[in-house]
Amino acid sequence: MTGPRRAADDRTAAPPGRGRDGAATRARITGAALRLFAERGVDGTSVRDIALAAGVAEGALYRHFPSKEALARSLFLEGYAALAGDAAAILAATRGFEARTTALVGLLCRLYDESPALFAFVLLSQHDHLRHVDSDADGNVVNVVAHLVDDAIAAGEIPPQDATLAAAVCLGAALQPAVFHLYGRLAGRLADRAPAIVAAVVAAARAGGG
Amino acid sequence: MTGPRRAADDRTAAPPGRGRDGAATRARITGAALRLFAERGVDGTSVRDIALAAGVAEGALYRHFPSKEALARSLFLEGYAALAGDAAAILAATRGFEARTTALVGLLCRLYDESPALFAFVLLSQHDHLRHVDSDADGNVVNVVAHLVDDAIAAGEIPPQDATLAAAVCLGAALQPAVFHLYGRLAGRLADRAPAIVAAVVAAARAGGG
DNA sequence: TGTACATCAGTGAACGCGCGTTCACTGATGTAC
DNA sequence: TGTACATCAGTGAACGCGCGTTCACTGATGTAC
Repeated sequence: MTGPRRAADDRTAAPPGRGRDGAATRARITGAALRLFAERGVDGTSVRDIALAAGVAEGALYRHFPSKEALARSLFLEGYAALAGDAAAILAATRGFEARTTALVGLLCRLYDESPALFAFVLLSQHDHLRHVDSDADGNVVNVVAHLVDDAIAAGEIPPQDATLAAAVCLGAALQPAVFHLYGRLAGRLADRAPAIVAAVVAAARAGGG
Repeated sequence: MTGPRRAADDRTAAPPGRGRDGAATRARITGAALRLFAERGVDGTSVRDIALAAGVAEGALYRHFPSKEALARSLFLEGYAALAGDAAAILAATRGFEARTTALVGLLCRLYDESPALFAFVLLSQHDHLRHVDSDADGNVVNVVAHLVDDAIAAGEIPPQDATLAAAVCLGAALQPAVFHLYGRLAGRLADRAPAIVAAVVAAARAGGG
């Protein structure tokens, strides 16, 4: 989860000894690509579109990424790994189902408010890229939520129930408001909705399937 | 919502007076397309792929649909309109938040169990096609759920709360188990999970954001 | 400091592949008589 | 029933467009001395 971020930071932090520093161009490319990918999807966005929006020539993209797909995967992992890493860190640092849920939902809302485009892109392209994410580790967001529910059941904070189903319900309840916001059905900062979302998620888990 | 279904049925029910009956070929094309679209997405599926999987020549597709995109839109509307129409019918025929939620979640699970491929395709491609659906009418699933929550608040069955946010939470809680099933995280018939999902949705709505 | 050189980010025309679509054709089926 | 014809579902080679990618080149910047 630190891999992609470190690679990106290397480019930013360590300008090469020769030639021009490409960090600014790289940032223009990733910024334009992220916005276009979120709006139209990866397949609906051409390299020409990205270059035009970033104000660079088409070839410039290939100085920073081996291919368009690699650019998309890099953007996805940047967003997904940030979310998964922070979520796993919350589980490690926090105890108690309600406190953990509050922290996790708060994280989700904050990431969304910070960059709706990145959130939208990760949300919409997860189906394409998720096969490249280790599906067993805590680097997978679903496993973090399943872990959260498992612990809560073991601690007797919520009734015994199918942990995977409960994880699905909780994750869906937490994510769908972001989707509604993307579609303009909800306005304002999502973080302001966090307490209401937390209450709903906690109540759903406490219902325990019966 | 009856439009696309009627059009499809016309082809099936009324063989033309001349030439061969194309209903079987049309069914092979839509069946193959649906499976491939659900697996790889519309952009990830070529007309050659569809023709090969359906066992027909590429040109045959254009006897039944004006373009690949029209085929995709037709499949989407077939699934989406069926869901939206049935959901609106449930609201019209049922009273009470819990009874309605039970019927709606049951419908969702049944449609999923009947054709996971159609469900997956509609779920994954809603972002592309939803702009072609009337966003104000009951033909939109989101509006049906918002309607459900509005009525429940007005009847005092659930606490006063932001109806749109509650609709998002309920919809997410009901849909995400299907996503988990598509990814192999949940097994067996989704309909068997319906009671647990209903309990979670009702509890979330009763929490009422506080 | 000034000059020659090396590096490499960025350019943009060009390439070739795969795609959606077309169209002249085939042949199976129904109609007319 | 048998024959000539009309219709049209289905064929598959061909077309041309747009795409991702390449590559010879430019010129800005840093290094060597």
